Amino acid sequence: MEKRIERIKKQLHSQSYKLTPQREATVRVLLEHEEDHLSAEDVYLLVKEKSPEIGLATVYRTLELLSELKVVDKINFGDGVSRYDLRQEGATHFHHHLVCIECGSVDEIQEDLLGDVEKVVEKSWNFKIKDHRLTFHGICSRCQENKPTETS
Amino acid sequence: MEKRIERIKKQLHSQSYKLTPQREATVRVLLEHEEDHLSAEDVYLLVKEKSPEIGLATVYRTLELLSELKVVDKINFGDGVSRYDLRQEGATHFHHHLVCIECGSVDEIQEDLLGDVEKVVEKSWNFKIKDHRLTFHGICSRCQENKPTETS
DNA sequence: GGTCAAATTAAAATCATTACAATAATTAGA
DNA sequence: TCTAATTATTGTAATGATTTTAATTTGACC
Repeated sequence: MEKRIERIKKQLHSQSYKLTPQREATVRVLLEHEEDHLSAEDVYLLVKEKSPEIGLATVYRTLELLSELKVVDKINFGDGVSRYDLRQEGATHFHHHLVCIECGSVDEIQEDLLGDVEKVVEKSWNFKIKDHRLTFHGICSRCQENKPTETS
Repeated sequence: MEKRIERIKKQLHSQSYKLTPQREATVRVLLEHEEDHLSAEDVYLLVKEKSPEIGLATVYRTLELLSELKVVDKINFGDGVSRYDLRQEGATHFHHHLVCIECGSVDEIQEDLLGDVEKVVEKSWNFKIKDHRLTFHGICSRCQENKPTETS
């Protein structure tokens, strides 16, 4: 964990930003909740537990900054809020998501899956792909088990 | 066009909703701007030209309703607004988008592209896919032409 | 024509996010 | 070290999108 913070610090410095205490606290929360998909408000509340003096605006700005540096990805699942997701170190592409329409859970797919599709798109549409967002909506394995019969 | 309205009307009736004049005006605007990706506000302004007495809240409710009936798809490209996109009639899957990070244009891909990927996901993650969202961010062909040299 | 539920309206409320202005911390040079 | 200049932070106000409310209208059905 410290190693990753150290690397993020370097990344900030390389763009002449500083890892201030507030920013560090925010990054720590993200690292501790790597599995989740926190909204800005979620992050704010968690950071506040350790650093009660932080302001919501600072969290927003920090997340925005981390987003620009590609440390986190900003995603939107269609509920009204933006969520922030730590990027795997060294990941070249943004991972995908499985959103369950029953229970609302969000799982991640780290595998690429889109390599071939991207080649087709770049060639057929002459479109230079920089990033992508792929989300599947459906029923997760857990909900399928809980509801074997659909008859009302 | 009248045919499609007629079919949408039937679809509404089958769920015991009515195609009120306001709803019809809204659907007409969507049909006339099938290529675009209008926000609720955009739709509102366009409907207002023909039916000046309509309210913004009604447009929101109508779009929400059409979204539930799968007549339109609600999408979100990361700017602060939801956009509404008419579904191709008979389309089984949601089409994909190419968002240009230079000029902001949005092009559509009607081709499926994800058939194989979905099979893999359903099998490997035991996830029952109902819908998907796939958006590529990058440089569209038009912007690539306008900016052949990147050196500042 | 009367009744009832659904739909619409305008206005107000809500929610996420951003802008602002004042304050505090940090840095670079004298 | 001291001072000016820069950068970051804070709380709050403002903004903008969307939703709710409460009152009114519409339209199908008897």
